[in-house]
Amino acid sequence: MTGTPHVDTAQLMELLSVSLAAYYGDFTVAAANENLTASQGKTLNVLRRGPASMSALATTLTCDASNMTGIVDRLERRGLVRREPSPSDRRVKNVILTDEGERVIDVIRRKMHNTLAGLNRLSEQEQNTLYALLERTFTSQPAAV
Amino acid sequence: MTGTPHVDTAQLMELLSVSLAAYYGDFTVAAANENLTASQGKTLNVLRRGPASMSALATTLTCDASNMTGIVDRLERRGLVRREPSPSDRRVKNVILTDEGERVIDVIRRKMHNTLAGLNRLSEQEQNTLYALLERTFTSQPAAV
DNA sequence: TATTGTTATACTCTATAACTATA
DNA sequence: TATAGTTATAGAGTATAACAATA
Repeated sequence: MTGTPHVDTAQLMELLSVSLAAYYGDFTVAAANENLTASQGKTLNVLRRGPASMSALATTLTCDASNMTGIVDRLERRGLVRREPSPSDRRVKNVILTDEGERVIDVIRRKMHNTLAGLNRLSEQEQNTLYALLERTFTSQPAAV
Repeated sequence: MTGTPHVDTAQLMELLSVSLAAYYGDFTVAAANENLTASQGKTLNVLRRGPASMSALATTLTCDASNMTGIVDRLERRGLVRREPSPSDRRVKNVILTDEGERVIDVIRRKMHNTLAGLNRLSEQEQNTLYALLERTFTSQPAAV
């Protein structure tokens, strides 16, 4: 490091773009190792937090509701999720992670954890700093830490 | 802010995931506004730096070479890029951004610049810090700043 | 022999529109 | 009327395998 580094927004954009590609690529590979597409992996990841209706899944994954039918169909065919009729609204189907689905997404998340080896090169204080900066950059409503 | 925040790697992973998803979503929308898919937008963005062969493009976009044929076909049909035979290797075709292609990718990049409004809330020093941390996290060979 | 780019094929993702069964 | 989920459809991305032209 020689003197004070100067970073303009364009450089930061470039690095964010590269970081995104690296992170997304790692996730895609981790999912592919379990014979899943990235969309299928994302769906399982969302369902880790609990059951969700088809339309809620579509909203979270920012895709049209009609897409979820096929994605959930394939996950269900592999026994990773199951559909269950909502007790309160007979139009709604809730999607639930099966034990096998839970096992598979845990494997993917464990790999992602390992893949982000760079995080281990950051001290705890640096991790706190990175978290705070990303939060201010990308989160409109700051969450409690 | 109450006391010292504590962030574990899992939380940091989550925030990185959300932040990069936001960035990727913004890029996809910006590209869609120009009637381009994300892959087409990424291709134009790569070509900003200069001509590239089909195989070099495939490597940079981490997809199979056979995919590039279709992507470049559609960009060429819209007059955003053109293929040119390499003077040194008759097997190679170099892909070059047209003036119109340059105009379109500039529009997209300008929108991304505006969209990253959160960056304006960071001081110059904070932007430098964010850059350095992302670089250490995602780049194996640190580039000079 | 190896590499570059293309074609053919099959699967997945994606949005739009139309449909049904509920609400 | 509006909403939840599905189906049909068409366009795009993706990997694999096979091919012609060139190195």
